[in-house]
Amino acid sequence: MRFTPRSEIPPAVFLNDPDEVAQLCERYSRMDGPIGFDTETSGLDFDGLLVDSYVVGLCTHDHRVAISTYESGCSEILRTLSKFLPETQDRHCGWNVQYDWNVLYGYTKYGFGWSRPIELETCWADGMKLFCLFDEEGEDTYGNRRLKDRARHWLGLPMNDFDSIAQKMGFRWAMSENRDLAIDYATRDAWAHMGLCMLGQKVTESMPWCMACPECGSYCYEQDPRKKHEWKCIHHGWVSGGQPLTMWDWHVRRDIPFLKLLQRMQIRGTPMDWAYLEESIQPLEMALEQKKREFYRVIGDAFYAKYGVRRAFNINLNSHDQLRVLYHGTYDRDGNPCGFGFKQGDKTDTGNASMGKKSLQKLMAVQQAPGVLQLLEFRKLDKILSTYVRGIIERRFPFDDNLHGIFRPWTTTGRLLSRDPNMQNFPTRDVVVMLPPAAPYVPTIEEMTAGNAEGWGMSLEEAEEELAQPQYQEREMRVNIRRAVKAPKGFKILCADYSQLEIRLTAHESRCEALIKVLKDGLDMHCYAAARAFESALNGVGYDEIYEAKQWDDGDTGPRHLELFKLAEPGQAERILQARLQGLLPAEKPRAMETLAKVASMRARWDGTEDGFGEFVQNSNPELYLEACGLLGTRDYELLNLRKSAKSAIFGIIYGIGPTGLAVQITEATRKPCTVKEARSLIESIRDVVFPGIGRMINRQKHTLRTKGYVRTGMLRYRHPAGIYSGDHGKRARAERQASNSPIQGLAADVVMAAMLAIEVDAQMNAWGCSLFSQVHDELLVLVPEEFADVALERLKLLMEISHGVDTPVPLTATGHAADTWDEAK
DNA sequence: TCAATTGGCGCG
DNA sequence: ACCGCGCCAATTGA
Repeated sequence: MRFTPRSEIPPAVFLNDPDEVAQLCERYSRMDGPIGFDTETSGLDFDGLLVDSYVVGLCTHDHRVAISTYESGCSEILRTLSKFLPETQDRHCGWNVQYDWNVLYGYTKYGFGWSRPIELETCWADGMKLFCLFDEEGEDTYGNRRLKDRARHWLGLPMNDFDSIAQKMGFRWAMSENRDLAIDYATRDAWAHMGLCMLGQKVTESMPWCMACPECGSYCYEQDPRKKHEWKCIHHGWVSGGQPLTMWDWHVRRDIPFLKLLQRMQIRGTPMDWAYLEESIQPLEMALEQKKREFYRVIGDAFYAKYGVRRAFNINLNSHDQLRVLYHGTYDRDGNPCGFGFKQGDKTDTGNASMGKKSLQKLMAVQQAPGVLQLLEFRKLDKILSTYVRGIIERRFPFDDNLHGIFRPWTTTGRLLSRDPNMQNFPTRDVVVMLPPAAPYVPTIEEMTAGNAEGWGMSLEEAEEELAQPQYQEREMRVNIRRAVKAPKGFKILCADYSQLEIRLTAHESRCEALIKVLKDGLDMHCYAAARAFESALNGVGYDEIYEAKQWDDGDTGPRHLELFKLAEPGQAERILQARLQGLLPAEKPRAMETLAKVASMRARWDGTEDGFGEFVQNSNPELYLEACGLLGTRDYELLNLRKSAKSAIFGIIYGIGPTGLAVQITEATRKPCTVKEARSLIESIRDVVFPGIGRMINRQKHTLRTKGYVRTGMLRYRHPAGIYSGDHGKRARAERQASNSPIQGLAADVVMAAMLAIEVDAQMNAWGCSLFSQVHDELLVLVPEEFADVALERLKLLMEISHGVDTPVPLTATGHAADTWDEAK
């Protein structure tokens, strides 16, 4: 029996009788062919892992059924399903099956009562993922809504709108009051899944992928352009006669196992130190309050200085609108001054004055806008508190206390996305929280030494000694969200990442000889590019000198740094800074003064040891550090800037940056103005002269896009950017940038995916009890019993390096650490 | 009251 | 007018 997409949809039946369900399952088991598979649930907690109740929707080519699992007799029905579903799993046609697998696996109140009866391992196809392989990129690429659109578009199938009813009125209500509609909905989805998966199979079977080596079966990704039947096997060289594979094979062999792996990661969850998060709430709140008060004070004073009027400000620091009025507004309707009336600088997309970090800093530097430092501090702390502390705490999973974020494989480039919460954007750096002194009141020296009724009557020495007590000092606390990702007792976290993955894959993709040589020789490519691109201006200074200078920017504490810091006698940095103060704009002075104070206090606190120095460097920003070492304005500092420029250019080129964008970028990175002309020539020089292969690669990808309508990664996965034939020049240019970038980003994603699959099935890793629980694009996180931490780390890195199966001209190397927290393991 | 939009910012 | 993402708070519009 053949399913045709436009065939008549059969009527739907509802079953809640155990015997009838058993009979039906019997019948479905006996026949063969795809089974449409779906679940409808009462709630959407934790991506289906925690629902009250659910209904299973199934269909075959001539039958649709909704099976109730929460009414009387549901335990028996569930027992039937827990046998039937695994038996037939390799016939299931799903749509985002991770969700349905979670529903069946997860905690459900009815039936077995908060238990986990069914675990499915695989399915025949997942339409959502399958369509990503070939369907056009729409406005709304993700989400369930696309099922409706695609069913209508590809199958001509009318879809109803039970979703919104169920969501508004509750699933149980909808099932009881609107049962016919509900049944039709649940089974219609299953029907659409089946139709779309079968259609997707047809389409993807006609998309060539790679060849399986006739000798060893490994995937060969490289085809001889002249002799089309010959493919390059990483083990056997040029071979022919192997089995040609299609994107359908990719889906079956790679995507389906990967979906299961992602679901495993989801149900394992990320182990968290909840106490750490809880404990950081109050300090963050206090610091926020403090920053807000400082902001009000600073703008209040400035307002008074400008208008001679005191005004109480009660601005919401999160409101762009109110900030816009404050900085750019002049007089309100009643003729009262309401803002500073600064001239507008950058604009947002909609033409409003930008209140972003960059624009505010510009406003501060050029027009002496007050309160910017306080506002930016406030934003930083607020981000941490609201997104990462509160946002994560509220997703604590009640059953195992882990964090069960969602991983989905749906991005246009093949990368994963992570949400609820997004665990791929946890801040990497510490955030410093300054807390007010513990003492409720800090007296001034004058008060302490005054002899009158209000004074303390102390001598100057006594007063100073008293003020030096810890309770009068501002306290500094560091918060790092990655510290909250913590292995439970007896376990360690392994964190391993690829070094320069995208760069190395650029070398692979472009076959650029210069780039390959740089990476093979272990040179620093940014230094190399700087040396070559600025050759004529460097007067014989070359790679080595720039590399020497780079050491200053490393953040690691080489002996040279220590020596220089020792040599720079106390006060040297301070003197240099003082001298610099003369030449600064008034608005830049507060920052410089702040730096000065920090250097002084750092030096005062430095205990003279190497460890202490390391801490000093770590806790400083690079610029502060350079200032402390008296390095600003030296030749090394200039070389450092050249390297920074080259680095910006290299990343920019990979992203398809334009001269204007790069000029801005370099100006920011080096804090020295870069003209558009300079930026343009730098781009051309690096792209076409220093690494000419990169320029050729970009042109090749653009050409492929224009002629074929898609580009492919090194593992031969496809991407179809939207807008390639658009009349809008901007849209077309965007598609071209995507085309030159996604083969790289996509191949990186493919490599990591291959490594993850290898790690998941690796007998040794499993024997040691390792479990992969998170991924951040080029970084993998594994939980391991501590006695195996060291061996497992080595194995993990090895698997990452060898299991991708791509014949790269430079090895893909991994580095990593084992520790109790993610922060330490990074 | 709720969904959608906007602006800003975290990550690789 | 720099690739790929997700989340938060405020605001807006129905």
